[in-house]
Amino acid sequence: MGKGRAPCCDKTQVKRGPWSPSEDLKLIAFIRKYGHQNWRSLPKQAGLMRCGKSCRLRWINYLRPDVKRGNFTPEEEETIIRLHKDFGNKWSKIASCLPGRTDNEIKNVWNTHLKKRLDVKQSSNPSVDESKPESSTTSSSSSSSESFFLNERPNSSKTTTLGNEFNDQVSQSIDKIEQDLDKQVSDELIGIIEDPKESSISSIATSSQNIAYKVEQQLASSLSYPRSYDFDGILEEVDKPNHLYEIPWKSDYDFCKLLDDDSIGSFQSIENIVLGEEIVQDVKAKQGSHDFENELGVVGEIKEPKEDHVLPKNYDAGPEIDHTQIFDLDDMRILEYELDLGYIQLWPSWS
DNA sequence: AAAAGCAGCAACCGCCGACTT
DNA sequence: TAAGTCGGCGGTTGCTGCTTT
Repeated sequence: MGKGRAPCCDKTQVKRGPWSPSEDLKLIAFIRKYGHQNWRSLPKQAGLMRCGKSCRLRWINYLRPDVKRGNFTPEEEETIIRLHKDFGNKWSKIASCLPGRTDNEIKNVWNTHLKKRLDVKQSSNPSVDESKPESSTTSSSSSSSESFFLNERPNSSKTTTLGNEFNDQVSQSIDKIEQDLDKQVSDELIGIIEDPKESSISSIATSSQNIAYKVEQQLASSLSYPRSYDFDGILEEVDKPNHLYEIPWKSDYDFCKLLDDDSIGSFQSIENIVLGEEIVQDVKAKQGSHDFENELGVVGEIKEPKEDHVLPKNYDAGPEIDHTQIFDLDDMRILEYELDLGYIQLWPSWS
């Protein structure tokens, strides 16, 4: 087989299959705070046992706030059919003409609905206008794990049952995870710096998971779901200690390099070191442009996408960054944001 | 009520091109 | 210029829930 391309990750070391609410929370919390400069290293830094590609896919297709969920309108279907005539299976190109829709979603709709519909029409009446869609019955709603964020507020009773209290609690839970992770990571790092031989990065991951577990237990106990939500089961699935990512101390070059760096003596935030330069770059970029806030809809008004412009698949990294500056995390902290979770949709196990 | 078949869709896989070293 | 890395893309798979028998 020759050299070939190295796999993007060790398949035996990563979790696969549907994403759990716990993982979604971690990914959202991490990206909300640090952005996603490097997908490959993101899961490790976020404490997720997932392939970077998997994280990217999950974020782009389901978790990012500008993803539009729900049924395709007849107009959207008509657009897809028309564009497919022009572009063929260039799903990303088609998606760029449908704000909020992802290539994966469009691909699925085409394969499951539109293609068949056109086949039927063509076989029954070859002269019929192909571009005229039938009444929209297609749905992009998930059958397994639901989107965490929805642009359209569903008016289903199960959502309104929980109301603002639910939203507040979920938002608070995410904040709590972030705060606890910050504190725990800082404590661990101080321990590592003081006595490197006795610690390892993996211990941080362990601690992070323990914290996330506790926080989610709080979430589970504090929320009054219509029916009990099996947090234990989900966490057991996600946070199996036996499957912890074991990161060899010497293998994390960036981390060691940072520790060796002179800046260690004057660092202003432990998080700088843990997360590495790439994260700092991203955060500063986001800070400078406010794109991140807009992207996540946490500060101010959300910019409406232009008619012919879809939010980019690859987010703008923002302006040039002066890497020589010492990063101060406090500068970028989102002040008193209020994540509007009114459009939150429940996972099936919650409903 | 149970089994089989089907439909929908989330997620994975592997290739490709751009970029970096 | 070659080799390596990474993000992005499109094809495909397999799980889940619904419908039919």
